[in-house]
Amino acid sequence: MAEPRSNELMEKIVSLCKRRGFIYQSSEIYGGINGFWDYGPLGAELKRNVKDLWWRHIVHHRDDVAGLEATIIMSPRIWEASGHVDTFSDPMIDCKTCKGRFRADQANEIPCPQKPSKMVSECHGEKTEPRAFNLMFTTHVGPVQDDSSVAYLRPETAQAIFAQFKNVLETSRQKVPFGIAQVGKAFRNEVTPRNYTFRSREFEQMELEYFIKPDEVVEAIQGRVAPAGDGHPGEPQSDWGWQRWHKYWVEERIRFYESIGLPRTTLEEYWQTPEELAHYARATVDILFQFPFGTQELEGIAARSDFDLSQHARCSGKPMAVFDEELRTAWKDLEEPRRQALWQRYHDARYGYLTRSGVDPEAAAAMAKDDADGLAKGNYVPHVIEPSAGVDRLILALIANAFSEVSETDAKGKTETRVIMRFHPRVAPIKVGVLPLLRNKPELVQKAKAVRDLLRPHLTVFYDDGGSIGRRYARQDEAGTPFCVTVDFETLGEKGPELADTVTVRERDTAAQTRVPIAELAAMLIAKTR
RNA sequence: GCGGGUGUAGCUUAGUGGUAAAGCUCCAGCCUUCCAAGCUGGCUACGAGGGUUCGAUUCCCUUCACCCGCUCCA
Repeated sequence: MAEPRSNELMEKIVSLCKRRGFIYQSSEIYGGINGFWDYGPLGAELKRNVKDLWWRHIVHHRDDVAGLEATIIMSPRIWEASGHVDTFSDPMIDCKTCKGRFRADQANEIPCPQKPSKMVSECHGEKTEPRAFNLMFTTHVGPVQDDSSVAYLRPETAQAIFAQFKNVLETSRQKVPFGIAQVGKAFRNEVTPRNYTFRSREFEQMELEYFIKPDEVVEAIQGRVAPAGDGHPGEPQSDWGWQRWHKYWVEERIRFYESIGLPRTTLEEYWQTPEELAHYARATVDILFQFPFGTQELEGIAARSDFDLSQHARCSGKPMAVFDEELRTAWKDLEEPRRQALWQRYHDARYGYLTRSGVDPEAAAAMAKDDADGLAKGNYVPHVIEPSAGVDRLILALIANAFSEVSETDAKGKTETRVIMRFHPRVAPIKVGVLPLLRNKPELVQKAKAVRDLLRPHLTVFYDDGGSIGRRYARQDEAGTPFCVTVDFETLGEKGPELADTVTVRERDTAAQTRVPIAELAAMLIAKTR
């Protein structure tokens, strides 16, 4: 009966989320639906804040990133090009004897768990037929539901960015290096949704595709490529190669998480080993958070080379190369040996990609030569760094991190445990609770409502006059509201003119109270919650 | 999809083959009430479907959801 501690903590979090209106089970009145969750009033505010902060941080506060909002359903050919139609459909077999589940294509390589001397394919366990398992949700476009009308709900937002790369490039007046950002829903028909909202079938992503020059191009223009270096590399420089850009985005993303209240000590950086990397990835760093159920991924930052743009160029027949005047000029001035060396490196990379993609070697050699010859004309296919974050996972991380319990024993010796959600003020669903000390005194109520109206244009406020003042503070603590403003009799001038039109500002984390003139309230609270 | 566990108000729990109990929360009211005070009143539940039975929340079957393992990577 005794559950692990982490499980108890998760149960408390789940219970609080429902009780206070952060997260509900989807379709609950019909018994729920596995892998789908709804955000209640507080959860919706929290999520908006997080997405807004990400957008401001990634798009508005920079000159080099443009936004995009693409459709969820796109041409199914996008998912053929991206590889999702093939790689998202692993045939699986189950063994009824040992209860194991295996990928059918690996049955010859995986030892049987019960009889390791034999492979799964040759052991005596009773196995099911291989079942195709595509993680993409399918639907049909148009009234006819046949093979020709099949479409998919996007399993990631990234592909739309690649598909619209040329349009954004032409209309945003950006030049490489630059990024395209998108926030939106994605859908995966997961085998096993698990860990509350952590692995959901419908979820939201915040993705940036940051396009950079291939190292050969950087070297041709700058004469060198800066090494990856340690720590945050600072302001972007034109001699950065992919490794430094990758490092830069890892550090930027960690800074972002710290800025919204996830302490560095709760985060881990995991550099995938060469064996773990996808074949097109040069490096991938996972940013992990210590969830109560284990340390799990919040975001992956992948250096994906020019794989995605190349795939779409190949599958759509539309060129994805960009023109760069600087490259054309610089190429002319290169010493011949270096020009030859860069040509060769670029050629070999292209040839490698093409042959891995199934292009026959002869054709690949010709195409790679064309591509490398393009350098002299200033043409190249950009590489990309992809910081890809899960919104819902981040919400869960923020909730888990904010959750804290405080036990207090009152004068009568009664001990009770209260929950305080210690959200960073920037993400807190409600910034300020406005409370009249007493509900049954019209003067207090009227004054408190005036304060509410004063703050409302600037901050998310919540007016509450129900129950005792202590109860209302406690309610706001559970909602994670960082500040409460209380209007009392001093505010009305009953204790002398010097306290008239001042209110009590009470801090969530310390319960400390400060007397503040109403005239200074908005500026002070805006400063503290920004 | 396979195996194990769980399912009673918003939350946490009690209970029975014969009309379901409590605490907290929530709502309304009283009270110059600053950290879930007190008093009065109120709403709300046996996850869903089927079967056995005179009668099922309780017994049986199915299903759904959640938790723990096998898979996954936002």
